[in-house]
Amino acid sequence: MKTYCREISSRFNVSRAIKAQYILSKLLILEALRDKIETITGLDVSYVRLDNREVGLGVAVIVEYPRLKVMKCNYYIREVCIPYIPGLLAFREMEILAPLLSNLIESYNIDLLMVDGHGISHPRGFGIASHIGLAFNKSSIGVAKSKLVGREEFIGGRRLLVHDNKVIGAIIETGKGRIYVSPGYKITLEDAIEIVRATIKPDSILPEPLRLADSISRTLKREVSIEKLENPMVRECKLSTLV
DNA sequence: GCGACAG
DNA sequence: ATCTTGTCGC
Repeated sequence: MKTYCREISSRFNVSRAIKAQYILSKLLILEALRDKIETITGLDVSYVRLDNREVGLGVAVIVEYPRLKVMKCNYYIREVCIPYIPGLLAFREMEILAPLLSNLIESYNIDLLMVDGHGISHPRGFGIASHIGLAFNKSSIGVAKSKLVGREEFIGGRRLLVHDNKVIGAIIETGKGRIYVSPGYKITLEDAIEIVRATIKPDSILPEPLRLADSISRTLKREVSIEKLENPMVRECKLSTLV
């Protein structure tokens, strides 16, 4: 399958993708969580070059909440066809994350998704966390390591991200640095902040579900081969000394 | 025209 | 995100 990307990349249209985000953002629901959260699923994608192809390695880690114990870990390897364009990250990473999540939802109860990237703190209010949450009808939180849009304001002793006269996210600072938290779908900023805070271990900068997904995806890059690339399928992480 | 710009 | 040398700090 050397020509896998030819049709996909030629069909991708930037202006149409942007229009889609405007339309889809109107479908977002940002309400308080209805049920108690028992698991959080962290999603992250890392990349590696192989055979002159750009390969994405996505990891989904289901973590018990609030115990933060790993319940399940799956990964998926696939060539990525869409380039990274600021504001359109979701179209690139969904090539990897959609198959991964579809498979996981079949056998596990997914209460909440934690995604590496922004939720509504996005130029069109529709970052990757919102995109995935809406697509799979799951509550989701966006956690980014750097800012995409908005200005920082100090309100009530908290660092908030404001854009178009609206609070779109918050900045959480730890001893090691800062992260940008924003609601993705079916959650409020307040709940998102509370959950992210509750999942950051003392010396970490990232909440556990994402720290694990990030670490595991980096480690698993060593396992990427032509064999696995030519046979895309959801695989189980062998979490021995992986974390 | 210039700066900003998730991963 | 990844590439990539030296350098700073614990």
